[in-house]
Amino acid sequence: MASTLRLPRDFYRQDTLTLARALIGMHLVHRIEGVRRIGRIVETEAYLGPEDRAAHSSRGRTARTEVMFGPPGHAYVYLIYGMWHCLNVVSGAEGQPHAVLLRALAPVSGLTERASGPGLLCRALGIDRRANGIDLTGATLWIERPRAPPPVRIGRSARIGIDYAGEWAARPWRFFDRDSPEVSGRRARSTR
DNA sequence: GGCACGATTGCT
DNA sequence: GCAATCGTGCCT
Repeated sequence: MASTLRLPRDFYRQDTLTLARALIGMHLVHRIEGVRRIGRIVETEAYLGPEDRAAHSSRGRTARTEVMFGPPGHAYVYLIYGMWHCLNVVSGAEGQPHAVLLRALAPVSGLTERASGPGLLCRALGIDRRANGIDLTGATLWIERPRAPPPVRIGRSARIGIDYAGEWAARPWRFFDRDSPEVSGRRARSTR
């Protein structure tokens, strides 16, 4: 039953901005030793490398970004500031290094810590670099559509923490649930 | 081999 | 405003 809800590979082949928006409201699930930790995705950001200067893949293929260049529907996890992990969903066709950063979750079940912000999200779900490259259509880490998804009011804004990216920094490629208190930052929840 | 810095967070 | 903390990418 639950498996029928799991997002299939084709879902991740969608246009990346469409995907980033569509992921709002979906459930992220991490199974650790048989126990599921589940959160509702309330904030995402799209990274459209290699053109997008804010994307890690804008500097070309490297050991770290290798996963981004692979097929969609895999996890790209990296360490930031020496202490936090960030989880991305690889999107775009193979060879097109796009990804969607998952920035915040509202608790659904099995969570004992806040998951508001990309670093906290990974800590709350128990995700670290060992999850890099995991196939999201597998049985360890995946995203599923809730059985009765409530309507969602989607907001958009510029992405956070990428002021160095020049003109790309202004692109409204951050998506969030306007009614969720779990959305990270004190940033204005611009409508649209 | 060395070094500057980051898709963050929380405390001062 | 800034420290914490370390892998990565780029330079010497």
